[in-house]
Amino acid sequence: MPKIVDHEARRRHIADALLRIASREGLDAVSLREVAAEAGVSMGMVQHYFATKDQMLMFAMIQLNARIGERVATAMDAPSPRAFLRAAILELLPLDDERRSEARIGLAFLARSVVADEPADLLRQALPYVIGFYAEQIRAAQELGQVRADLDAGIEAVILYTMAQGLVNPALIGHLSPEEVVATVDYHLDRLFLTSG
Amino acid sequence: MPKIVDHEARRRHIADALLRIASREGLDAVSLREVAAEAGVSMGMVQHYFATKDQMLMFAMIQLNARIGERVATAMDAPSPRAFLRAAILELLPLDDERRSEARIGLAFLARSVVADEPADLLRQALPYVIGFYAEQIRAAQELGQVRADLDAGIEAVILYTMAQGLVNPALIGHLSPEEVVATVDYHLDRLFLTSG
DNA sequence: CACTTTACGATGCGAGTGCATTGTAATCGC
DNA sequence: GCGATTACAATGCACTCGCATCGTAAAGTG
Repeated sequence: MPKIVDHEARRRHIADALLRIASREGLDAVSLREVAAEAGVSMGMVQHYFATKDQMLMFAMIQLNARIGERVATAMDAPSPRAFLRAAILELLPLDDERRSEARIGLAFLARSVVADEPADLLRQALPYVIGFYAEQIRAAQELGQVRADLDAGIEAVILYTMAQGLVNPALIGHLSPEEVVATVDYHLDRLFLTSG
Repeated sequence: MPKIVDHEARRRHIADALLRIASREGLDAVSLREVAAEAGVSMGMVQHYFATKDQMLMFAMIQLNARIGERVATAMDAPSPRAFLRAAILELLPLDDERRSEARIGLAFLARSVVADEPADLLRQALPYVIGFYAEQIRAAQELGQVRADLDAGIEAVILYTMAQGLVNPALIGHLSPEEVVATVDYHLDRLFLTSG
């Protein structure tokens, strides 16, 4: 079996091209030919590595998810639950070009998950994970006396997540500036956390 | 000029068909032929009333917006700012089949607004209006002593809106039940309003 | 050196797309 | 009633799409 090439590396290369197109022109503009052109390869090669377009899409989305997940994981050594939550949320918001790009794709994927099963499954799997992390941090803060004990950590985590998701579009279309987005997040955290000190 | 037909009624009829398709299969599945078939008319007729597909899409979105706006307006005679806000927000969330349908389309439109100019313009125009309404209600509640005076009504309004938008997808893919969605909204309103009583 | 498997590149196909064009009833002002 | 305009219906066109097929060069294994 000839295996001169790195299979996974090729797949990532193609998926990267796909993500670039999706970011620029939306998920609708993603076609086998466009992806091949963007990746600088032939269309036959794209087909060689992905049996169907949907598989290619899902692979790219999982890769994007992983990329964001890694960045959030980097923020996990934050000095306090509040700092971690702040960092984790801001990581998802379109505050610079890279995150703008990711947020565009994420939003398109979110919309797609409403009519297609596979993206919906992926989201249904990822959501408890993300929101659960938030809830854990809030509970940790409660034990540290930094969040009122009578608040519901689970629901606060949901609100945190939904607020972040809801901020994406207004930020992307320019209704909220990056500064306003950050200010909104900080305002909300101020209301959630006790201003100790 | 022969005018045996009601021009606007025909346009609404076609737009309704478009919205049904968009709700069932997503915005991508909307084509001139599909819309014509769904509306029970010829493709030539669709073209007669809409010069381009984009115009048809925008018309349908504006119509959807107006439909939701009317329902929210009905809720405006609520007895208190809190009751109004609650009603206005729940009106946007996918709690029954009709609103599920609307939320699906709205989400697709939201994603489209990130890569297309016209939808983005529409949203940029509508957002200050909606959020402004929320802010007004919160300020009214502050004057009534139902919301702490030191809270920022403008930011609270943004958070209210973003939370609602962020709830749409988790609700649509079934990660949150309608009951959990309502509970989350009520929880947030509980935190925003003073439990005077 | 065969023989198989991998890794493509090239091409083609049927379906579907938005839109333009054409034809034709019907209905108005005159 | 006659020309002009409206309201469609039907068809065609150029294009794009995902995917299948075919051919082939390279690299391993025996």
